[in-house]
Amino acid sequence: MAVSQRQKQKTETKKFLIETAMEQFAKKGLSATRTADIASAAKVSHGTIFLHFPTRERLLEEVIEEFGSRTSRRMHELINGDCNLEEVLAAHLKGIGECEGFYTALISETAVLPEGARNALIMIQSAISHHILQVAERGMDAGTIKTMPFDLFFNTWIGLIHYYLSNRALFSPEDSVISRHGQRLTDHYMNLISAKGGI
Amino acid sequence: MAVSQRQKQKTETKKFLIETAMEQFAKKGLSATRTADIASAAKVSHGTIFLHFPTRERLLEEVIEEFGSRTSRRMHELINGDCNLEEVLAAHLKGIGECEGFYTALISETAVLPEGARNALIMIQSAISHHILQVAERGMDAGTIKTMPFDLFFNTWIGLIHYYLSNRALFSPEDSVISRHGQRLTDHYMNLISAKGGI
Amino acid sequence: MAVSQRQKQKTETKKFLIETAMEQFAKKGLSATRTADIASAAKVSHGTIFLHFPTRERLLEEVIEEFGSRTSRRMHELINGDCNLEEVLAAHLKGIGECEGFYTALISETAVLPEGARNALIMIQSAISHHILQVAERGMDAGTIKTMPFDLFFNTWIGLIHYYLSNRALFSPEDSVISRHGQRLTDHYMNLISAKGGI
Amino acid sequence: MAVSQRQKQKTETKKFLIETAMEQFAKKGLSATRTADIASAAKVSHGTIFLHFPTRERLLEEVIEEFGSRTSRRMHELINGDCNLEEVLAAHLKGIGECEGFYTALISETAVLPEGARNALIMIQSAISHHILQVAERGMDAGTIKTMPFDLFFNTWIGLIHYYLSNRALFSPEDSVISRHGQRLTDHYMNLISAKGGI
DNA sequence: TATGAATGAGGCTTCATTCAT
DNA sequence: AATGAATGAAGCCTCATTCAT
Repeated sequence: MAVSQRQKQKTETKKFLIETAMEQFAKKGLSATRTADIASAAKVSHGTIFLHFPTRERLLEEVIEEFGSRTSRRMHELINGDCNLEEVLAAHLKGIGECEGFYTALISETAVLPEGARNALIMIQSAISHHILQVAERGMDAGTIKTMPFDLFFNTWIGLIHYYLSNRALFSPEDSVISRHGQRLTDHYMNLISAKGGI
Repeated sequence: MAVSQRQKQKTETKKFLIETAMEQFAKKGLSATRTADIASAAKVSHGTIFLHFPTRERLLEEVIEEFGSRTSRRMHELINGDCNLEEVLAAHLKGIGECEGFYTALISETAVLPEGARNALIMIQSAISHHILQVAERGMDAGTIKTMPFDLFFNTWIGLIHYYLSNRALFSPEDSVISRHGQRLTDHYMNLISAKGGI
Repeated sequence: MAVSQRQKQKTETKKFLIETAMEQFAKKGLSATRTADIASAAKVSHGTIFLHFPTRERLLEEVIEEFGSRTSRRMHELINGDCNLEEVLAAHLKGIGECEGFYTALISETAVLPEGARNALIMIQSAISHHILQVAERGMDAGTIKTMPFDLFFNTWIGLIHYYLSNRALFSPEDSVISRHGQRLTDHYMNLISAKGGI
Repeated sequence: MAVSQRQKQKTETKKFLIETAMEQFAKKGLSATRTADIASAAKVSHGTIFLHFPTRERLLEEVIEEFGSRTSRRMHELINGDCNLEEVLAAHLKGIGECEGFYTALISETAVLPEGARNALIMIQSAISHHILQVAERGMDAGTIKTMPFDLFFNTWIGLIHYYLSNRALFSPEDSVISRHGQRLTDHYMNLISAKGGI
């Protein structure tokens, strides 16, 4: 009926705003993107933004949440039960690579983000870490990778990746960091954690 | 005489402003700290800031430069010719630890900083990496640590440290990240790069 | 419909701001009038000014342009094909007189105006000079007025008028310079350029 | 004695400041010249300015007064008892030409000047007008120039000159307006006021 | 007397948010 | 529901003037 039709329309618009916002955030950075930029990119009026999101802060949070569930879904698709560690790391990078711009903006600007946004990011990371650590545990048990505390295992990996993403201007000014360095980073990390000495 | 007295006074004030700014930046973050905040923390008028620094941007750059030379000086003091790698990493963390708050703010907000500020940070990193890599090279030659490309060696370490610093709220909400996790991070990294398998 | 209603409203506001700005400029002078003065005179918020004009400078230019087209339109209305010179000069003064305050401010402060504003004024003057010189040429051809270079003809006239306007405090502190001295100035200038000797 | 020595020194400094200020005003315009500019051009401290002049406004007035007496003195030197009108006008232009930059700045920015400064300018003009009118009167009596009210006689001339000076960017962007157009302007004005018809 | 560091009022501009239509 | 004009609280910076030395 008419009402539900409207509801649907409204939901569509909201989705579209989230999508557009994500693109703008990816392109110009989170703090540099003004609500008016998003409105004009989405070809809606400035006021419309605030019809769907009470504040800019809440809009940002919803964009991050959308990104989170998208990433999480993608991880599930890419990883199946008997993946080895290398495949999981590659899947992680692949997942990130699909929204590299936004993800980079997100981790680069975490510090200046409102708390809600920061928490949303933490949720995402912990979901990812869960996936990776599950496989890592098997590796350690099997003796193929060095034994080490799980948190350090994950944080070393994620720290390495974030460092490259955050310094894209240094490492890959032209194209995607993941497509340019992903393979090398995975190989390096596998080498580091491998139970065998040296290369 | 009078003239040098005056100049000294002015230099003192400028130093003090840099010092105060560094504290404020450390406490509230770089972008969240207003020039007026710094002025009132330093108990000078707002205009005084602009007597010593032409723009807020230039003030920020000078604070970073001061931090850089301080860090660099500290590294030199802490490291002597026959340091082993573990000692160098510890020295690095000790150096950072002395201005942990500011350093954390700096790396956490790089993305939203003006170019000059970003470049200043890059200079600092490259000075540090030089120190560390020198020792690492000896270790690889001697076969005590795994052979690997220098850039990855450094970037994995710095990425790990930055990840912990950036997520201080997660890892050490109350006190310093370095004093709480520094030793463990060094041990972990030494284990990772050690030529011997497992622990 | 709604859209055009909105646009009309916005256009109205902009017009009103230009109008108000012109009054304020006329009353207090161009450089002495702050954007905040204009806002409060127009009973809008300070920010509204910048919704309609990107900078104070651009606002000034638009006010000058509005004045220019108003003046030009008025000249056309007042002058018809077979005007004699005296009528044209009178029309010129009449046109100016209608915005005497603003015009006076404009020519009195040209030197401290941004370039765009200066250029806008030059355009106006050249349109006026065209009108006047056309008729002057006929007079010289017919031998009723002295032969002289066109530029000097116009510049002497305009210089005289501007001198009186700029020194209003001297010549007509209470009321309009044009209404008090216009006739006399026209008579004098006609006498000066008349081909016949003396009065 | 010591005291008068000091006094003399102080007077010298003051003279020098006035001289330097005049140059700066000529070069950059009156309102665009800041007290700090003058101080640094004179190689004295900023505070020194306010030791000799209570306010910027008063400094400006004294500069104008100095210019006035200099101009007046120069007029006396250039004009002797039996000058004809043409010679007097030429002398006027010559006098102006010697400080053309400052004089131009002065008349171009009169409107934005404080009252004291405006009054000082008026005094100067009236001294000059006296000189010129004296000779003009003889010409009118002798029937060599058209009869006309004295004020209009002077104001037309001065308006013409000011118009050219004020619009130097239009008429003589490179060099001095007086040296480029002075002769032509004098000739034109002589022609205008000549009792004989036409050229 | 001279210095020049310090002051602080005030200007322009930005942008998230509100509200009448 | 959508619009977009209007709001107003900050933020950065300038510069004449003061005052301790």
